[in-house]
Amino acid sequence: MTSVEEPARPGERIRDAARTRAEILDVATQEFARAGYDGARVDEIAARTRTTKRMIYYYFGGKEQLFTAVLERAYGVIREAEQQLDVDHLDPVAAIRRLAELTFDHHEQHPDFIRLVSIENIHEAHHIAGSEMLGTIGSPALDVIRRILASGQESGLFTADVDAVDLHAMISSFCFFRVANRHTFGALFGRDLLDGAQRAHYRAMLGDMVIAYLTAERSAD
Amino acid sequence: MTSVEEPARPGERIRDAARTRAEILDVATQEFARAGYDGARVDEIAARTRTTKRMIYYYFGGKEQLFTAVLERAYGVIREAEQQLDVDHLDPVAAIRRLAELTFDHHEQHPDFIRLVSIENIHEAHHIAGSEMLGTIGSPALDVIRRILASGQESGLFTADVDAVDLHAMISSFCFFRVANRHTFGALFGRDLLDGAQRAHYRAMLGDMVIAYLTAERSAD
DNA sequence: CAACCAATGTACGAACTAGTACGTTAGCTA
DNA sequence: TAGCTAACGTACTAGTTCGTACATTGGTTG
Repeated sequence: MTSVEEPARPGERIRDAARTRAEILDVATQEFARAGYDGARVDEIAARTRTTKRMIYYYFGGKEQLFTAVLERAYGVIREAEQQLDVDHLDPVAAIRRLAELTFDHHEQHPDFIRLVSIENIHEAHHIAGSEMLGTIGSPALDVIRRILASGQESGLFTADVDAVDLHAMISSFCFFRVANRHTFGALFGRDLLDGAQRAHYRAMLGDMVIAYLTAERSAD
Repeated sequence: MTSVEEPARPGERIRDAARTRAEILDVATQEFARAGYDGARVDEIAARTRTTKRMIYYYFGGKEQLFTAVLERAYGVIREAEQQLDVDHLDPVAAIRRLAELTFDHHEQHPDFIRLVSIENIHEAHHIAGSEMLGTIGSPALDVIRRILASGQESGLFTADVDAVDLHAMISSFCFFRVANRHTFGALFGRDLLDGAQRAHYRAMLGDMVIAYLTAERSAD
């Protein structure tokens, strides 16, 4: 999520709209993820860029629109990552497990994104609802799941009555919870869900869970 | 979570420390859950009680301690509900399913609690860490899971290599995600996870998932 | 019933914070 | 190279927000 970090070579061009804008977005992402929407300080964001608060209003209009822009970029990153998914050469069971693992990895690698999603939910997805881009972004992962699911159900391997959206929710639940609730869970149960030594364990647990659910023997219904 | 609502019978005693304190807690719970820690307004909380802001500082000391008190009470409610759990008369499979369903119901019935947990995680469980009560609250549900798990594993019904804390995380993940991420999920995928018509479907899905995971046939390892 | 203190209310202040009015400059273009 | 505009900086303000100093009263107890 860090897209800008040129060491400010002196003497070089001082004006660079694209870079200024991107730098504001980078810092704003950190600040909003750190403190929530209301906890984030516009002055603090400005102070941590090479430009001034004036530029935030110049480029984004206000705090609210800045947060929306942060969300849009964060979801854009996810979308790009999902477009890299390539599991079509695997059999359905292996493909689902691989997809689950990649989802697991991606959540772990983007805690700031998880925090932004939590924050946006506190605000009842108000900013997403007001964003043209986010309303119609779609989800490449969903298409992948749809294909695997169709293939697995057709062959009789998958017995579960789920569609792609539900399965996506199931996989995301586990990955999201592990990152989002790390702190309260750790404080209450004395177990760090992000402990590196347990990583493989939880990763396998997720895969086992999803496969077991999809392939379980079911009584006629 | 509404523990106070006497219709303020005029002429009756005006001073009631316990009621004033409880009323502040009720309103504060709503306000913090509504807007997050920084979004919540002390003046707003005061305005919605029958007392004044002065009393918030008199009883709780400050906004930070008020939020901690709100969390302590919210977790206390959960703890009490968990103590009502009674599934010991069921066989392990039925017991786990029942436990999952009760967890599902409880999450659905307490969205404010879910929001508070999300908010507390944004603040990295800072308030829980600073609370004597919350550090040592324990979890009755965990004991129940431990018993069921031991019984199921002993009889060979359960093949999965999990302990109670992990299983609790698995069950909670699904329940928590459904409530916490309702808004972004709905906005992005056009599906309301709390839609009443889908409730039974998701409730069964959770039970199926957990049972399938616990009882799946496993290759030797 | 006097005295005392817990409980409550009023009014205010100091600090913060989003946002803006106004002025300046870099660098492109005619 | 003159001029124009996008890009940028400074300084300020209006409104908010947590917190408190000070005054008051109800009820309980010796």
